[in-house]
Amino acid sequence: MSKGITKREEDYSQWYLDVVLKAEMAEYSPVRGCMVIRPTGYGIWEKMQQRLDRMFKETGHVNAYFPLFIPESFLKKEAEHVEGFAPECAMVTHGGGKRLEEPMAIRPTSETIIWATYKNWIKSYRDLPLLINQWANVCRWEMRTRLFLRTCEFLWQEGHTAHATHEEAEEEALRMVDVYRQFAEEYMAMPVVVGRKTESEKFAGAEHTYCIEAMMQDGKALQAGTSHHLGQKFARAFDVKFQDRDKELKYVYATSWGVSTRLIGGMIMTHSDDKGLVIPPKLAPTPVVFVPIWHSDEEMNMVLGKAREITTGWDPLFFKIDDRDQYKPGYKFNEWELKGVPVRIEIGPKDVNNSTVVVARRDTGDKATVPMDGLLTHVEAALESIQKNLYSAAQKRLQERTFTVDNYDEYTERVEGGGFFRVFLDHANPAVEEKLQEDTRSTIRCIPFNAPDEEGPCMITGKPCSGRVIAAQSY
RNA sequence: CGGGGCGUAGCGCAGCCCGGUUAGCGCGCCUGCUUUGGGAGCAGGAGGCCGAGAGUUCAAAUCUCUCCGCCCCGACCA
Repeated sequence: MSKGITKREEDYSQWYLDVVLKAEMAEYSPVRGCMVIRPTGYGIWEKMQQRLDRMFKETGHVNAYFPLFIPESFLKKEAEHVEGFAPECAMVTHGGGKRLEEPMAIRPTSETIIWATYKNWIKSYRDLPLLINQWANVCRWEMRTRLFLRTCEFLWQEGHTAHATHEEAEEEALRMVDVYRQFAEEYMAMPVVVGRKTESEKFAGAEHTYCIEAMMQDGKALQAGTSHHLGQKFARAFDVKFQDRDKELKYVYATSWGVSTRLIGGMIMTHSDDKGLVIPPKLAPTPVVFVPIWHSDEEMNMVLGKAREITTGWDPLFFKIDDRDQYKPGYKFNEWELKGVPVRIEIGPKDVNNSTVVVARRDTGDKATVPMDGLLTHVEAALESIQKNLYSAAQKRLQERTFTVDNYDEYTERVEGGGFFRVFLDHANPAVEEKLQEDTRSTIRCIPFNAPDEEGPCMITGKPCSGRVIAAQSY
């Protein structure tokens, strides 16, 4: 079995750490709360970026880049925003050996600097909509950190759009949360619940926040992406007006939306197992690895030669031939399983003689002997099957661990064991959420879309509510 | 910021209570030979300011004080 990986059932969070570290995804840096993302982890982020970037561009967005430093006065312009972010800002007070006249924050998010800029870009209704995305790092001074899930610095993308009307902004916010849903499902093989955040959980400065919530293997929720309708709050704070067709000067409507390297943590906790990482094929930097087997130099030349011959014409980024001489095949099998490569192809002297190879898939561990002829087609089919299989396993778990509960005592007892709970809670009342958190360390994850019309009494106050919310413990 | 733990070789640890040869062990690393279809074997070798500073002592990894860092559990968060 895998050396040194804690079993999931023994200690889920230690298992997670073991996988991240042993699969060489990331490691702790000398800097408190910050991580080093290693090539294996960064390669997955690059795949995510490539796909998301394409989806953003297909929906009309373009990329730009704004400064890392944000003058303190900018942050203070929007009241709710500053209240939400001030406590977690890192501030730069010195530069060039001198105390700065005005301290600058290292961006916790870029709304303020972007809206200070948009003010100059937007004059007329013809300038709208303005659809911009930025790939960047941000910094939030977290008390407690966990690799990928919560670190002081992390990588993300943040979309910032400006629209002429409330309706258009609303459409945009909804469009982008749906882009996230689609990305999560199709590429990460991670089913999600789409919904709206409650007042207390929404973004600091948003009118409302939409989100996708995923369920990890231990039943805890992970907020995997958010999309905010910012209304006119930032337009008013930064005085961004446009002249409309009717000659009137109007404030623009805004959205922002983001996903981060936290998704990598979500991917790990959705698919990986006690042998290590499992990467969905569509996110695998290298989907296929060949492990050649030989006894003599002669055989080595023959086997390696054959492997190279078979893969002639294949995309070089699609596969790797592990020709290292210092490790035995068994070692390599385990290593590539630990690192989550979706398909492993074993090729030895026997195979070369029979014109076959052995194809092993990471999700089920199944091995099959297949002819070299038509191998690429076989492998592509296997990858597709793995992608589907990972998704349906995750979806099955989500369904099986989503419970409908009406009684608070029952909820309190069961929520500890993980899972999503469909419950009636008066989410308009902040005291309800406070009590919920105090009693159970769980929160309302979202007010889901696509919920059946149901009416019932709030589990805590008894007040009639329409529609159930999803409550759960979360990361 | 409260509670707990840990800093000794690249990694994981022992040694510390009870001070005293040359600071050990496993993994990894280097060299050589034999191996190679599920984590190889043998032989040889390199690698340490014992987290930092101050003290006690003839003598400190070990005792005392101070500091620093990190991890884990709670309050805040993508």
